[in-house]
Amino acid sequence: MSGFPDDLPFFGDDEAPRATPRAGGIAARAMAARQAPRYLEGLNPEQRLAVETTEGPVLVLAGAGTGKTRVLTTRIAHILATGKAFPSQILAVTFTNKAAREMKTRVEILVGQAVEGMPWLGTFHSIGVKILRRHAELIGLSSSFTILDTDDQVRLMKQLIQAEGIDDKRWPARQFAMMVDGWKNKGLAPADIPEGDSRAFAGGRGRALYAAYQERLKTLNAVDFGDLLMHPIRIFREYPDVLADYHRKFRYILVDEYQDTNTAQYLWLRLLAQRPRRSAPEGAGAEERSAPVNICCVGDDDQSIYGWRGAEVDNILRFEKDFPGAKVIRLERNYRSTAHILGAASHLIAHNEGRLGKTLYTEHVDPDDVKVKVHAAWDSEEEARAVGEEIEALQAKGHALNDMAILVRASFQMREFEDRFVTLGLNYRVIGGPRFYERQEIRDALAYFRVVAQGADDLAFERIVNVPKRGLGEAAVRQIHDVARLRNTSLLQAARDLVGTEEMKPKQRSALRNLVESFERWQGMLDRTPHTELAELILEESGYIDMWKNDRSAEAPGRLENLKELIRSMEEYESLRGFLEHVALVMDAERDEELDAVNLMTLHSAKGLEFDTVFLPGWEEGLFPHQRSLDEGGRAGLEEERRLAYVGLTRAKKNLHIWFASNRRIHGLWQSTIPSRFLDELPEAHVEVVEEASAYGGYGRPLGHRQPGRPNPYGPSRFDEAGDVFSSSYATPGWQRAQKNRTDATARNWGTRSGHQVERIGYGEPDSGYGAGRGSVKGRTIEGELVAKSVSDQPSPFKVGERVFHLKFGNGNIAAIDGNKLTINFDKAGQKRVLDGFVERV
DNA sequence: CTCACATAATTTTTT
DNA sequence: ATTATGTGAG
Repeated sequence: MSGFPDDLPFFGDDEAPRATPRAGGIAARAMAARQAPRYLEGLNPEQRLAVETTEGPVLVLAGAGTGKTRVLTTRIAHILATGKAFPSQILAVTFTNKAAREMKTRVEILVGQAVEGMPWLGTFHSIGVKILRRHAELIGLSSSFTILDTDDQVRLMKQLIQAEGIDDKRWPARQFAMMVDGWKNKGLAPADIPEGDSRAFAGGRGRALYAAYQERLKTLNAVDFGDLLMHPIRIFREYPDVLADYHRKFRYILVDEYQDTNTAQYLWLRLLAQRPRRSAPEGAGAEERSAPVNICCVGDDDQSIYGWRGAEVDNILRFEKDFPGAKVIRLERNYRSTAHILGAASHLIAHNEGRLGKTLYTEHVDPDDVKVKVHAAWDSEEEARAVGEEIEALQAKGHALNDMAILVRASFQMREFEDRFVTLGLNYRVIGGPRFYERQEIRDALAYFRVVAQGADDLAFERIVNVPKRGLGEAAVRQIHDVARLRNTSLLQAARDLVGTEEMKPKQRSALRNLVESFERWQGMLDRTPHTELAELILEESGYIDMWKNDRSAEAPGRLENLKELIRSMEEYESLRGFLEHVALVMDAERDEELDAVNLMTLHSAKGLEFDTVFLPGWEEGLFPHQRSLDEGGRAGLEEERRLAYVGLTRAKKNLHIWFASNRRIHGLWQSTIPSRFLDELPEAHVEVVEEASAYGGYGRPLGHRQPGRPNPYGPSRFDEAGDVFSSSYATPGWQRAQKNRTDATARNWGTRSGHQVERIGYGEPDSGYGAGRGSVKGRTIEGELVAKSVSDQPSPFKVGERVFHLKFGNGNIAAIDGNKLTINFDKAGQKRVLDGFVERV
């Protein structure tokens, strides 16, 4: 429940006054063309209807691959071309910058240069910033407010929690940040927090802390991401004249991915979409509104996969209730996938109950189309190997690696594939993960810039006072803090004051003076030095560059490279301030299309993408659907997982391979697994179960060893048979072989091989080993297998099945041997992996 | 202040 | 198992 009463009616019969675009504009030109405009050509009837139904509320239910973006962009083009509105009178919101950029580009192509400014096309957040900058004073901010990211947010909260004398170990700031995010997603201000929610943190102090946090943000002249929605909502509510301005302004509202909107976004949209009834009696409450709403929401309830971060599928399911008289247009003709893939996806998603219901179809049927293939692997390592082989086979047949993707449920699954690809020397790229600007070195550099551009940015100042190390530790920072609080100034100002006194130890005082003077110098240069030059200078003079140059760790060169990249990217902006404005909201890496590489990403980050061949590994109970979704979300959680599966399936254009492994290591422990229930939800007619006959595959495996203690709780499965081939006790030769092969592969990765390229898109952990920088390409050499031998060929003094005693875990039976590591089923402690040195024969 | 050790957590991600 | 984070001693 999103908590909105259904008593805010929307009437679609009240026409808004309409401006007439000036002669000579796009409209005039379009009219001159007289014929059905070219941009409408090639649309199917439903798409065309969605484009041309410009008046009143419209919900476009666009199934996967049905041309959603095309409809959206053509609709904008149509509104412009027919002169219904100027570019600046259209509000078009998306969730990601990427989507916004794509939309902008495509509209420009459709309409020609004339779109110069679609100033109100952007993400919820970027539009929120724009609105907030205009009216910041109304809620006690100055329009130069800074935008805090999650990291700043958590640090700030931690300070507050500690200041309140709350044990921040028992009540971690991270957890509180998540709660506050959740509240803001729901559009709740501190005063709206229900008692129960408040009690959920620090023994009932949740609400008070939230209020304190908001207060603190205000004094810092800062906002967090959630505020970018919350503040405009508050302004709209409290200042009807401001809201009326926007009502007059926005003639058409378009929303992309409507199924992903959370309650706050819904509220925000609703405020903008509802207009005061012209005949409304004087003194009618704010609730007494009605409207002609030219709002068009595009989405797909079956692709709602962000419930866990506050998205309300309900928003899309309730659209017709929210907007009476709304036209609902279904786009069901799919232009992407084969009939088999669509059949599989449709059949699967039909198992969900809470959906509006669509049936995808295609008119393109090719006799060469292949069925969806389901494969079983012994363990996750074999799964990775087999997928690798398939990819190499496809590559040999002339398929581009760029057209293939592996979509995993959880990011830890990526590791095994990466290992495998490195071994094979196969190019791959990882999409998703931490962003470029979330990296330590980038954030440090930005903190310097922020202090220079805005001396009052205390959080930024605090971040870098002692980076690089200047001998200004906790005690010194506390001192600066105290002075700042006492005189009610910024930390930088307090530091400046403190330097003039005797209060600090000489060593620290001179270090601080040096820093303060540097900042003054840089600030003085701000307006008369090109910003990229200044940026470089700051990083040089502060000693920040040297800090990394002197760092001999493996990631240091990558970090320096990233800093260079940062400076380079600043060139696109006019000034330091302009750059900082954008950097908080926009900064994602573009994927390098030049490099032919396999795409590796989570199912979530795959939404909106498509590939000829898609591999979906890890279809096992507990992983997919994920246990935690099941535990926390119940049936709704399961349905969201199913939608995630649907998203995965519908990414494929031609070939789709689904895998499950009978054994997988979870938290360092090997566990046998059960095939995902989703496999049983696929239709026989479109699916083919592949009997593996690969080198390490089915041959020679003992048959029919069902795990006695683990019956399939979801009833008999058609894949039980296939699973049986592989499921057996750990004492089998197959298990040991798998173990051995696993260590071999790991050992091989110690080397590197040149000529193998890895691209990481927005995936920054510089210490993750492969490729340090953003989109950086780093070679690896694989020197040889000899390393491998020495590890796994060491004979163990133990044998599988032997009974042993362990000091901590007690008695148990050896289940498997892997070099000097033993997997033992302990009578009391369950299955553990231990070194053979720690056990003795009973 | 820094280094070494211990401890806890470990789905998904945008802005 | 792995990793990040935090604490305690030097």
